[in-house]
Amino acid sequence: MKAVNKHAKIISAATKVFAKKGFFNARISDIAKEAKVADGTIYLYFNNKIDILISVFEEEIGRIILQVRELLAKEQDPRKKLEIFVFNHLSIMKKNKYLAEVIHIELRQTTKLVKDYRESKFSEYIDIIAEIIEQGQQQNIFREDILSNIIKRTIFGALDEVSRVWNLSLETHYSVEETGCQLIKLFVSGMLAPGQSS
Amino acid sequence: MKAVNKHAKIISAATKVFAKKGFFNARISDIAKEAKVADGTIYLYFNNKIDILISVFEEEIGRIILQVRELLAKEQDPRKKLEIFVFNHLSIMKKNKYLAEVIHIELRQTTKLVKDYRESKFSEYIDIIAEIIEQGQQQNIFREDILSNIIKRTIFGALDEVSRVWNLSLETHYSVEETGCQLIKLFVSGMLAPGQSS
Amino acid sequence: MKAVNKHAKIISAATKVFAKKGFFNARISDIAKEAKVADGTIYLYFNNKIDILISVFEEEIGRIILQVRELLAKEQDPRKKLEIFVFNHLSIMKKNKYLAEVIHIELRQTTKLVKDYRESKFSEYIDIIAEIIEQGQQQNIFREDILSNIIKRTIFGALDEVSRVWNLSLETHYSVEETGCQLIKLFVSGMLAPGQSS
Amino acid sequence: MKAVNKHAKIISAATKVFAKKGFFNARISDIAKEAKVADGTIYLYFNNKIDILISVFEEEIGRIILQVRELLAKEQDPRKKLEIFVFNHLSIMKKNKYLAEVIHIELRQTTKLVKDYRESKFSEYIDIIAEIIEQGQQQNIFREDILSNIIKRTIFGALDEVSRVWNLSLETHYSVEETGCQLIKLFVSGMLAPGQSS
DNA sequence: AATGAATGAGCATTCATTCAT
DNA sequence: TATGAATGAATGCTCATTCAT
Repeated sequence: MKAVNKHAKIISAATKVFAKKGFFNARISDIAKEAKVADGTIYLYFNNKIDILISVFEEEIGRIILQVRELLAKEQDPRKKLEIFVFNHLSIMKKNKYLAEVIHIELRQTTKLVKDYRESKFSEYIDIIAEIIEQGQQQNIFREDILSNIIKRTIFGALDEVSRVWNLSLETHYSVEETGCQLIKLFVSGMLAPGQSS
Repeated sequence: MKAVNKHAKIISAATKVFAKKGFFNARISDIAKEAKVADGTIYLYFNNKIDILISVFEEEIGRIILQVRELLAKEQDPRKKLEIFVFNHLSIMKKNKYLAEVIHIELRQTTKLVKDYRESKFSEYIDIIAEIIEQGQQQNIFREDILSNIIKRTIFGALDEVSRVWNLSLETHYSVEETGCQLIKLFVSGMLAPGQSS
Repeated sequence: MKAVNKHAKIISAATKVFAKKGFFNARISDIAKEAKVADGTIYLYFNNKIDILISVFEEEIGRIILQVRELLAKEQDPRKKLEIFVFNHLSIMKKNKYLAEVIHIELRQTTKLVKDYRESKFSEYIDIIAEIIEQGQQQNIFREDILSNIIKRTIFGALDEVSRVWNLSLETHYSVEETGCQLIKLFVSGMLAPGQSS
Repeated sequence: MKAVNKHAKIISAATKVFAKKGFFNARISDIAKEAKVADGTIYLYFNNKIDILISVFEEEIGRIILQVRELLAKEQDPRKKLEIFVFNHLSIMKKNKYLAEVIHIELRQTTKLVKDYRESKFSEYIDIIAEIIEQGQQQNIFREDILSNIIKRTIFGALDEVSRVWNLSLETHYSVEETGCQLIKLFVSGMLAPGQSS
């Protein structure tokens, strides 16, 4: 019971610290202090620094997958499903800036740092988009010539970049509502089969 | 063999080394060795390590901007222009894996590392997409209710993620041709004004 | 083997190394090796290199102050007190060549290196001379027109230069006894009030 | 003719730079800039950095020796001669802070840095004090039992420390006049043979 | 004689990881 | 389990010196 708590506390602390400082500038002692444990204690739960980063992804994204799957289960129309996915993603990223930062920046590095990290959970998350598209194609709502494996990346990349800008304060910040509507409009009408309406 | 050459040699070497190892794992001596100069020589041309990274962006992206601007000048139809932009970006990223890596990964860190880096050249590049969209709206080819500032990010994010996967060897690699067509199909028909055809 | 020991071991090692090589030529790893600790350990006890040097002064001179104060407490006659101070200083410097070197050379640099180092302990040590002089003036043993603030520096400077030469092997080395007698003779008869005898 | 000028310019620049920054913190390029020559040019006139420092001493102190010798030649009484020496030294050090700093700090290091530097000019300068004392002893003005080799160091050390404090702004600054009088009073009456008056 | 671009050895400091307690 | 003192490898940057021009 204690152990489980410590593990969770460290993951949560690490998410915060990685987001604030970035993986390389984050020190183990920062994470330890944030989690209120001793430096050495971290090595009872994780093998090394990069192991913490990967665990952060797996757990955080795992949680998002569960959440969005639950939301999607209530809906049949793939157009609506896509809408749910888009709005869910955007509002999570708007709310949890730490997680957003970690996904935007650190996820990119992970593949480089760990040759054998297969982005397992992450792929699973993106594949939800593919599932929605394929379902839409089966129902003749989305065009047949759409390649779900390309478009799932397209849509995720769009969501990711759009929310990345929120953390930059570079330009006007559009709301989740406004942004989501624009994206849905673009994607749905872009994928619609002839004769279908959005 | 003069200064101009050294500067260019270092930029080119740095792009390669940053791409291979990432900013933090790249040592100055790696860059120096790759550029065939002494470590100290690098500091005759750059202030510090992060300055090299920023210069890599500014110069490499500056070059891409010039190139794509030239290509776009020959074409009037915004649908065609978008096609040119998309195919140009994808083929550069397919060809120059080093640059692709650096943009995918290192650009993300830079804002965090350098508080006052405004992504100047990078913004300029993305704004080209906005220009194309706005021109299309003026010509009544693209829908009026499209917000170019959101969609420019959407399109760039899509391009970026799609080409990021090429460096991962995670899944089936689609060709530039195939990928570009899918994207163009999605974006153009997604933005098309009523009554217009793609 | 506890922390206290490590701190003392490093101070002692640093005194030796600074004396042998000088502050700038001394490497942290030299001090670490001499103290038989790891390089990093030094930074658990000191902030940086110059902090070690300052600590060497403060601690070593602090010890001398305690020692000479104890000796002076047993004596009333300011002539005798001055004698005690002079002989004590000379014999310490003769015995502890490392400390002598560090005071001769490194103390001079410290004010330049650290803008806000006020030579606190050092001033305290020199002020002991002023106290002796002033006491002698109150007892009408030393002349009234002596300015203790100038003469304290005069006497310290004399002691310092005389012992500096001992580390040089430039010329004939006079003994502590001989040197001390010469100085006492000069200073006491130089300060004696009319009608007083040395 | 040109060469002579460059040599002198570099010596003068070096005195200034060493005084301002200290030997170790002074860069060759600082000296070059101050002397308005190229870095490489310095190596046409000096072997290396430490050679510049030694030359600074030799030349600057050589000049002082000539100057004080000239002043002393006009006077016969050793009491007056000592007075001249003391006031001359103090006023030079008060006027030329750069030289003062270099003597106070850098001279000390030189013996450590260059094993075979014998302080030749410097010894010559201090020996002038010994000459004065010995002359006074022959004239029965100064006590016979004074050891000129010890007292010359005593007097120089006193002068040096007293003027060192002028560069520190630690405490009240006494004037050259006041300081010199105090020293002369102390030394002359301290050395006076029985029956002689100051 | 003069230049200044180029060199590359050298070092203070950090921090992931270990291990005695 | 938990601690945190200790370790020591690793590296960005400086600057005295060289040398082609």
